Amino acid sequence: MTPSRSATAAIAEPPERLKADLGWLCAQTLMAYRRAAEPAMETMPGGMRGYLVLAAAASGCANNQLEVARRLGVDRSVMVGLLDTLEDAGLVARKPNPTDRRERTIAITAAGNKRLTAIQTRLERATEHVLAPLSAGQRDGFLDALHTVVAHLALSETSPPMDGCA
Amino acid sequence: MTPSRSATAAIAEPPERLKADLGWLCAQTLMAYRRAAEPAMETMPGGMRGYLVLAAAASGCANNQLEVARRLGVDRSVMVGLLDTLEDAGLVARKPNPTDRRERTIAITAAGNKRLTAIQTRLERATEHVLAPLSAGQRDGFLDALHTVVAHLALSETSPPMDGCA
DNA sequence: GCGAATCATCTTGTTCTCAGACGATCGGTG
DNA sequence: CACCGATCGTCTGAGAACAAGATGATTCGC
Repeated sequence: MTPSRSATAAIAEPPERLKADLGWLCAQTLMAYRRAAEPAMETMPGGMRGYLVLAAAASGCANNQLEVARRLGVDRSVMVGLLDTLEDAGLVARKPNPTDRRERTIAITAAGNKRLTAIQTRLERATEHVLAPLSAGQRDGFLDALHTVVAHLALSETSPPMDGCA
Repeated sequence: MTPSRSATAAIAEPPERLKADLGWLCAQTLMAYRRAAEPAMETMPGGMRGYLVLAAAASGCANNQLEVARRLGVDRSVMVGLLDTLEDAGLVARKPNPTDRRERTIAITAAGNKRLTAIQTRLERATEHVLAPLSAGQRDGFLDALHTVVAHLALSETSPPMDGCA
């Protein structure tokens, strides 16, 4: 396969040696999702990560912001600026945790909740776009498996007991 | 669910509002994979991306380095340094493409091939670790679906015809 | 042959990330 | 109650990653 541009070949297949690589496959899928989600994200302060913080706050698992930072894989000092942005936009509010005044619980506001559902509606379309080549059954099985994997990670990675967050 | 550390709760479930978010699920899975693959990667010049370049070269789809850069999602000027590192380690060699002397084909060396298969053996274990909670059937279906998605992306994203690379 | 375009490279300026320091607060010990 | 270590949120500075333009070599259409 030395000649570069042959007449008929027009499809860019993934490299053979990476077809079984979970990291490659996930990264490609994630890149595609990010591209598809870009238009929905550009109105969101803090971009994709701002949205994730918002979703965590709405799910009631943001009792302290360090916990959220760990879960999102961002540094704690980055989280500070991120929350500043979200707070300036009026989407969340930092409230001191009465039981431990060192911590700040991240409370989502009414505007934040509205914005969150709006964004998630648009993100569903991005998901549909990425998962378009799958049949309905394949799609459900795929998401089920993905969810199983992530749920299993959550309870295996962090040995110290953490607060359950529905 | 206001109290933070209750007596019984010890499981960190994913946030409710993100359970259906493909981006979140993929990102979590990818993060776990990266963590599991870290020990295998630290001996690899250029880290994860060095490995990806090596795999692309071994698959014969590295006729010019800009193509590889696009596929990996890295900037072309980053690719220069990345290839310098790999070349210094003796894993690949830049060879001028005889049909178009502007391009440099990235040729994998014998040492590079050996290193690649060694790394991939270790990466298989990382994949097994992440996919551990799935049954064998689920696992195969999951990887099949993932592969379908990525293959479909490859031919839908890039409208201009590219060289097929098996 | 000549101008436009492309590839690889280098350089520069901006942005992001990471590690440490610091004040405020909690928990336990005596 | 006063101390001591640890934790949380915040800030700051150094280092790395990234994006964008300029350059030289080369190819392609006309």
